[in-house]
Amino acid sequence: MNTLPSKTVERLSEYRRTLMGCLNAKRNYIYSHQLASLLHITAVQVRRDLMLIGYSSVLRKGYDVRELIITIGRIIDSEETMNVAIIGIGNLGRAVAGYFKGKRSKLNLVASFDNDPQKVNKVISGVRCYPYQEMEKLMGELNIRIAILTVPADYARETAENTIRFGIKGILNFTTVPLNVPSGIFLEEYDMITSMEKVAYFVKENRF
Amino acid sequence: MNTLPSKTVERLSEYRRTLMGCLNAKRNYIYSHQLASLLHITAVQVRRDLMLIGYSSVLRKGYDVRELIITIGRIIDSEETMNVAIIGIGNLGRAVAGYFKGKRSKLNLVASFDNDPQKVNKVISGVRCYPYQEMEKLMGELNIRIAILTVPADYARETAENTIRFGIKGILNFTTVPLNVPSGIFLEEYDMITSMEKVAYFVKENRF
DNA sequence: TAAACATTGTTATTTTATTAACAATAAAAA
DNA sequence: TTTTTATTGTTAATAAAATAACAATGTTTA
Repeated sequence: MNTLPSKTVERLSEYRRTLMGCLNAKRNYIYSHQLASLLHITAVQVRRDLMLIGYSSVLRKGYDVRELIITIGRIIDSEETMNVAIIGIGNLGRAVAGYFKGKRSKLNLVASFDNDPQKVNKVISGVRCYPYQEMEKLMGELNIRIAILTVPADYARETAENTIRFGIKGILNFTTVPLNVPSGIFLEEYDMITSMEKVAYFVKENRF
Repeated sequence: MNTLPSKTVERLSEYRRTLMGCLNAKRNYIYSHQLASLLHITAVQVRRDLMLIGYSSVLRKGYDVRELIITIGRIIDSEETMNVAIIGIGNLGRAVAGYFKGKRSKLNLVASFDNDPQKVNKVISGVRCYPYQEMEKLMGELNIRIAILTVPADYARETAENTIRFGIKGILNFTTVPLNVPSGIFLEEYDMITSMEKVAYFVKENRF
């Protein structure tokens, strides 16, 4: 299959989690408009996204929740588990680590890195923290493919470059420093300050 | 002026911070392509955004850094400071609070709310934590306009509704629970799990 | 001075994302 | 049985965002 639009991928992730909630609530079938309303989007959007992944409903009964979860997984997950490391295990790093707890998914948090002696070689938020010197060695040994960057701004550029040198294939950058990466490396950036200022702007304008 | 496109607002926030960096580095003028390359975007994008806010360069010398910072502020900031509260001061809440430290901006973090007795009535990450019961009173007294939602998923819906009842005008939702809000309230959502799964997908596909 | 150059502001084009429209289908109702 | 209804998958239309194209303008170079 062709690569999916970025926004569709994002929504698939959300569909899946919503559907898992449905399953817990013993709901086995769901209509497009129901799934849509749980996510506060439109039914067309849902149908179009599912069309793109080639999933078909049981006519007139809606989508088979269990089956759809599996289908989405086949599309967005990798075959083997994909290993992840958190770089910088401060407040933000620990918050991110928290999302991995008790989740059995293809995304596996296998290490964190930090140089704070208080943290090194301890298990923090469910994951062991290693010093930066061991990054090169461990990225290979543990087959780490994705780095989540939650270091202080001053270290962002340097650390990112290192993770790339050590073989990372994707970076999720939470620092406020814009990175650029060579082709072949996927970069996703999220800047909280921007989000806050954006909210402030639209609150001020109050027409949206 | 008309409301700016959402993406332009986001970039203006980034331009401003980048420009402040320039100022620290004693650079007083900057060309569109230089600003662009600091942010790893295109020069056209920069020029188009600045066109939208009606800013003009000093011909042939580039943009006046100091002046542009001020202009962007006039567009995206409110006249008076806008007060913000963090709802739920766990790891993520503290990380967010950290961004306000030492920043003199129109966005003012004035309170956090949590019910953990370990936290209540203490100053955490530079801001005082109040119990939820005082939310109604304090939202009014402190004139809080924006809520940053960093509570555990189970409390997301309920807390969001409360903040709205107590007069909030904008919500930045970091929980994984999709909210819907009445018109007149601006909602911005960010879902870390989605971002991680997105990175994983594009790493797997490795064509982007 | 005139020609070449660098840079901007803006309009036009392309791409991406969302929404609308609607035929197809089968379940339910008449 | 026939008609109505609810829902889907898909194509067509619209809207939003990004990129390209280019005239205008003053600076620098010849």
